[in-house]
Amino acid sequence: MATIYDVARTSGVSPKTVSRVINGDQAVKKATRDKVETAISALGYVPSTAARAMRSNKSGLVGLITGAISLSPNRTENSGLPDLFIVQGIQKAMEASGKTLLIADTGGKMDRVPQLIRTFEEHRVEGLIYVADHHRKVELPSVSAATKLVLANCYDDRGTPAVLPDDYRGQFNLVKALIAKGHRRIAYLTLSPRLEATIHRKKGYQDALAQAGIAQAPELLIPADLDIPDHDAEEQLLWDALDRLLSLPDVPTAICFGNDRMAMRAYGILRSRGVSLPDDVSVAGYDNHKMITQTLYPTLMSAELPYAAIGIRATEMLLDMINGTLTAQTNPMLVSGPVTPGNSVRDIPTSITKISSIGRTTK
Amino acid sequence: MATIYDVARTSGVSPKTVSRVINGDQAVKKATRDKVETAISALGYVPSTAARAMRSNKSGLVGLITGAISLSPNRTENSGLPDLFIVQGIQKAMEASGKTLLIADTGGKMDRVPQLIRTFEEHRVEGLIYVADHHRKVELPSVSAATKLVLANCYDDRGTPAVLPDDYRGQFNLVKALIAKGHRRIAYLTLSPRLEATIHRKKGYQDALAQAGIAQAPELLIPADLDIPDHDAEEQLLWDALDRLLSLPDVPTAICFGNDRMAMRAYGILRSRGVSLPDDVSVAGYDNHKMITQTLYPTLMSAELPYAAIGIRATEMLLDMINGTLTAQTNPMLVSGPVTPGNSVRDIPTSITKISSIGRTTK
DNA sequence: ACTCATTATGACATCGGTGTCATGATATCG
DNA sequence: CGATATCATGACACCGATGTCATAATGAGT
Repeated sequence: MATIYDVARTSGVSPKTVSRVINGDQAVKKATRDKVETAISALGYVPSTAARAMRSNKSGLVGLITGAISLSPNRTENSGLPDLFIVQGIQKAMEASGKTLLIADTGGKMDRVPQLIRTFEEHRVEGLIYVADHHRKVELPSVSAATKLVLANCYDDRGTPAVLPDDYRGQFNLVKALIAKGHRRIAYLTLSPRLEATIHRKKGYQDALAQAGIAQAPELLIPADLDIPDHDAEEQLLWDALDRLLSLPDVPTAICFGNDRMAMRAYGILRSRGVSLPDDVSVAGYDNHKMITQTLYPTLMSAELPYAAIGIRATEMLLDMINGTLTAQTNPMLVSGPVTPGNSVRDIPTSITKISSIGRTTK
Repeated sequence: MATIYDVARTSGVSPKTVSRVINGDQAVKKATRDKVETAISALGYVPSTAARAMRSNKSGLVGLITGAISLSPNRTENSGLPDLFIVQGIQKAMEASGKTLLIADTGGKMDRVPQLIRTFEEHRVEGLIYVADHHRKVELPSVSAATKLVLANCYDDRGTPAVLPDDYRGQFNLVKALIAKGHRRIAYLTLSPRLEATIHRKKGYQDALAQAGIAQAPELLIPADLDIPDHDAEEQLLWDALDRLLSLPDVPTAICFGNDRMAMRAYGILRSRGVSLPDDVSVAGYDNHKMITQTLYPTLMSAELPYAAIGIRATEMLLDMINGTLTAQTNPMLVSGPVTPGNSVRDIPTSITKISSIGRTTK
């Protein structure tokens, strides 16, 4: 592989002048520049990042640790939104920065992380993003203080900068949207109550009801999923929870589910019991996993879990930390997504809207 | 970040001795080694790959160009097996080699490839793997002769080493398996005839029939998919093709489809016409996209498209090229996968098996 | 104790760029 | 035309690790 010295020799100038040409530095006489550029393309010269990194003490590398590559498509069937979307957001945001992204995949084994971090340190990455597959707390081995670290979709108790989905606002806005459509008796079949997401979303659900002056109904709030994959148990839990709701004297008009996949399974169960969607009961999911929300009939109302945005924000934050341009902000940073509409929720005319509909055409 | 000089100073030895300790070189007195190791952990010293790469003229890096990261989950709904599986195979195989994998994503834009290759050359990658999303011919910008290149799931006309799925054998074995189950009238609804895969699989289908002494029936071989995504047109094509088969005076007992997704769509169409699977007609797919084959009822018989294996073979080939241990072999290398069983194909007792069943219990 | 063979360690140069400073070549102006 | 400012270029050192060679420390054998 040709070096800057080869180019210098071929074009009859000093290496430093070649360096000036490739970097567009200072003034170089046109004739000289041409000679050098000719030599560069003749030799197919490409500068070495290793040498540059040594001299400048800057690698231009950013590390990414994830399990999304090795686990993603396999798990699509039995989990939430693929964390690969976060990786996509990171890639996209990093592209513009000129840094090179070094991706390391854990293969799902957390104990491989120290090894991966070590490799990153050997490459002198300027920063590091750790991506978790769902909103949770993590405990990462410490990285050298010089290496900036940002957590995406997770956080720790050491105050490491983190970017998280705003589960509270997501569920809050979703329930608020249901209330706006006239629903007042709204059930919520949650994911495992041990999940961070569930804790925050539950609060969002409760606050949205409270804000609308709707009393809490404990019988409408049921955990109906596990945090470990067990197809049969999941199916039973969901069936049981739906059965309890449908057996109530006052059946809810709308049911929120922990995620889109749960809602999808519920479609099947509800239909097998002769419940018509959305006429008999309205349904909402969470995640806005388009493969589900847009494929189901009727299309599923949901709340966007903004994975791409989380990746982008995490990248921006990291780049700011690297450039020293980070403006003070609260940690963790919460990213919220919109409520995504769907035909799985029907409008319930309330007395007020009924009155107003006398004078106007209801849309 | 601490350097080898810092460690040397702290432990009172020369940098060269520190180098010996971290590399386990030659003999170093136990006492010295201990001093050095203490200093290393005290300082949190990690050797710099950049410096090593410069000195040794070996980067330890391998590049990977793909569109799988940015496009994968989005497209799962409307295409074949995700090429991310190839990336997974590559990652797994590369891990063991000690090389670091540099992943570059095209974002689906081929015109970004030269830029990515340039970045890889700046990093002095020792080799490069290009992964295509489906079996096809590609035209890559030339890389410097020193950089080894392997094509995965694609090939060119310059004799670049390539690893491809053995579409011929896959379809051949699948049809052979159908024949072994007693089918003799076997239809094949192919993907777009413009695809490489279709060309080879068609030949496999024809040869398997010929080998069993079954005459070709042109009316049973119908292209029924497009190579551009168009949901409505695809649906119409498939419906029409199935309609033609079912209207024949001699309806086929088994239908092979271009891939599992086509077969899945066919399940719906066939059932809507009152055709029972597999009693009225047997069905086979291609790809063994487990999310489909194992989820459908009845489970779908298929032929494995060995993406992970293609990734592994491509990696092995590249590493051999890098180490100079490549044994001569035909190019492209074809990787074949097994027929994967499913309940979508029924056994048809032939006269011969009928006779044999008199004396034995049929399994 | 003294040679000779190991063993243990260090000095130095090198890999490929680029910052610093110096110097040579042009241009500008009185 | 000569002095000075500006432009163009090069010499040299350095970033961090390590191969080469030299030298110092240790041990073995007589």
